[in-house]
Amino acid sequence: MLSKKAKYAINALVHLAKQYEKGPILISDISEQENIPQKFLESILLDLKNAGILSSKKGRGGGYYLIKAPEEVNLADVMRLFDGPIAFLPCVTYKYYERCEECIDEATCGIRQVFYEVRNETVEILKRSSLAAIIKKEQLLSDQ
Amino acid sequence: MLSKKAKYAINALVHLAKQYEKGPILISDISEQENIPQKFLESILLDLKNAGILSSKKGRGGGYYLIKAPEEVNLADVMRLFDGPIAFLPCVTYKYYERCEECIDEATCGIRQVFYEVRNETVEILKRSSLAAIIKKEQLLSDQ
DNA sequence: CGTATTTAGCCTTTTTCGAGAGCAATTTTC
DNA sequence: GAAAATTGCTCTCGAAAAAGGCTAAATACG
Repeated sequence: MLSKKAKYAINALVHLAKQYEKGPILISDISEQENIPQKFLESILLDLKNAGILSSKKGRGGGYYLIKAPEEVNLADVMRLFDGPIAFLPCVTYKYYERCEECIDEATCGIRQVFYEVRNETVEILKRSSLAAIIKKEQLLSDQ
Repeated sequence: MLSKKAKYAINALVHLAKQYEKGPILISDISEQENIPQKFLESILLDLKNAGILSSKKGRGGGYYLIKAPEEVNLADVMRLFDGPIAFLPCVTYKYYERCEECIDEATCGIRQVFYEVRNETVEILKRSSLAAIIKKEQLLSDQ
């Protein structure tokens, strides 16, 4: 399962993407409207800022805002930022590869093969799920 | 990522499946050959026994053995046993459904749609990955 | 300049995971 | 029936996740 951090991050990002280029949004607004504990949200937004996805402004009229285009932020990146690898096993991860300590022969490991396939399918779906794509899906759903 | 418990469980099950119907196997043998901490493995095997997948015999000549056919034990079931839901969000799980507390409208949630698709693909792959299927894959790999 | 607003950083608490120690219970064998 | 072999059970410990509290720093506005 996703960590709360990652889940909240995605919700906050979608929220900000809906108001892209409309100026800074208050943490407290996001917290209230998305039902995210405020203190927790603060550290999440800070992480997203340090990752170069958001920027912030202090003082009156301040808040957080998206600096990447909603088309360019996808769920795979956000999940990796907060929860690390997406794959189920370290030996099939893309950016965090590590041998399974207990593994005897990676080359002939049938378990690895299965999870390699799972990872590929998963990452493919997540990569094409940008903030823009998610917002589009929501519009389609509410137009029905 | 999989918990160590689930990963070790899968390795132990594949080990036992390779010796299906050849009598009880010692915990210590599995522990050594699969590089799994023995005490940890003990509790894992016990869980698998309580789940009706393994059975055990005490005393000399004792150990653990598979009571389900290797074709009938798949990775989705084992993962759910140890790590709970396979899906990334509680609102798209099959057997453990729960509303996301912070969610505003599940019916129009674009995030949910994405993770619903991921779950479906993932579970499909894991369901068809039985112990027998994994062993077959390993044989194909080592015959190359 | 000073005050209100808002983000930034640090410290504490509670729960769960990974691992191991030690002892108890059960079965076989002699 | 005693001893050896093996599984079964209960604690404990450290690290990480999920919060929440409190104070500092920066900025805007009158």
